[in-house]
Amino acid sequence: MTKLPEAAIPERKRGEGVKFVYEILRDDILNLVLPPGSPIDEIQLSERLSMSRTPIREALVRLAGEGLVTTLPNRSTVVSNIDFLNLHTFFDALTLMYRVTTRLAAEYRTEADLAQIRAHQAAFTRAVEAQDALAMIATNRDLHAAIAEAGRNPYYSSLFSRLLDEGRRILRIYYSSFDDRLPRQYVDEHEDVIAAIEARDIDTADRLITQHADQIVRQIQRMIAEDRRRPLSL
Amino acid sequence: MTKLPEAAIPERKRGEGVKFVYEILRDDILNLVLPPGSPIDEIQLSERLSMSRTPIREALVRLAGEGLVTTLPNRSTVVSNIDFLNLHTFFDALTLMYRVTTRLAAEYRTEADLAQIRAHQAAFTRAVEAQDALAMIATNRDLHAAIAEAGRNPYYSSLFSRLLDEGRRILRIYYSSFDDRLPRQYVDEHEDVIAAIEARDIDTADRLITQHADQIVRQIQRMIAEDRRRPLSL
DNA sequence: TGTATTTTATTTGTCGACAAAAAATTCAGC
DNA sequence: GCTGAATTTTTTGTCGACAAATAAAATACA
Repeated sequence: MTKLPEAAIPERKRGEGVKFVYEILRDDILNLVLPPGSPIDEIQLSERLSMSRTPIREALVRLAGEGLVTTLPNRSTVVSNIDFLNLHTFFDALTLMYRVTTRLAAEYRTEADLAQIRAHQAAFTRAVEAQDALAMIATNRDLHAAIAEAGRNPYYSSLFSRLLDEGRRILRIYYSSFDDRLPRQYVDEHEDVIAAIEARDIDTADRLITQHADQIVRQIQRMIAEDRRRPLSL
Repeated sequence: MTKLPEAAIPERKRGEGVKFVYEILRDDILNLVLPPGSPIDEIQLSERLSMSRTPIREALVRLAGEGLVTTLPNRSTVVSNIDFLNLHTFFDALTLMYRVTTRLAAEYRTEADLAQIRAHQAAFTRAVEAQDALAMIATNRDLHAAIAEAGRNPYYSSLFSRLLDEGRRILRIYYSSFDDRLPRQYVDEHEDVIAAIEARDIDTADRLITQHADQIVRQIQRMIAEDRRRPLSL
């Protein structure tokens, strides 16, 4: 919040103001630079980014539509809370979308899709080797988003992206407790899934991604269970 | 577009401006009063609703987030096209969401949920008896949205609502070709599904709603096939 | 007459300002 | 010293205006 030294005010063209502030806020929210519950002050933002409140408000409307911020009428907008009490709905939807998008990817993937997917998997592998937890979270998200894109169903892709973003926030809370074993296992699991997608083997891809999804859900649940402070609804 | 006689300018409180214009535009889009491709003129709207462009733009950003309008940079916003070339992705997602939400409803429904669902089913029945195709489309949507609410998974509900809205636009195109047989059949199918939800019989509810969804998909496909002008991507 | 180029007009994206609400503060009364 | 009402301050929602960008019209030229 109080990082004035970043006086990097890149010359923005007309029409990119909303996108600019949208991406900054989105990144800050997903990386928990703005933790859940943080109030977002329009005036403060407009001063920091040296732009008027209008584009900032439009970016906030967009973020509200994606569920990342919550607008209280006539009161401040805040970063949306993570609903720990209803995490099972999140896990349920996440697992289903993992499966559906991967099945479709195995059915419809092109060579170009595979190249994209492999590039993201390579980035994920590098992040694991560098033990960079933040990069792991981000590249893992990008990999699965790329697989979803190969499935070519925008309805699924958009919901899945939203779920992956929410997962990014949740993982980010516990990223300190990553041990070294799990990420390397994920690399291998990814490789197997990608191989099945390449072979257009829908059922195998489904079976593997289901295991992968269950694995991730269990990991998050374990992280929450082991967490001393156990946030209730934050 | 050119309906000036509606000079009903209801006294709006501060903070309801965006909601007001959002709901008007949404209704007009879903009822095809604003057909796909229609340009949305901010100034014209601001004069018609006698408000400034700011709340109108925020409503447009919200609609763009839901995919109902498309904003061309530095050019006019238009009502989103219906992608007839990729309808299968729509049918796929629609069928899956029908199933998932109905299964969850059978699992988690409360008595209050059932009352809500029954009320919507009654409204749908009335619309069928009155042979009011527009009301059928709207009440059918509300019924399934209510079932989804009973499933208590906001991720599914929001995607399903979006799909039901898109279906409303598609059905609205062909509503003239409704024959009398299908709607009455839908009433009975709804009754059976509701009974299964009440009995908490997940598998039966799933089986019935799958049939119901397939039925609807086939009806839309038949309507499109029989349509002489066969819109390509409109 | 048809095409390319300049000029005009329309429309969007952004700005600064103002008034209504809410929150924070001050003050009065006990 | 504490509670509650009145006042001030802050923040939001909306407005009208202006400049960049685009579309439309007018003009020049072949």
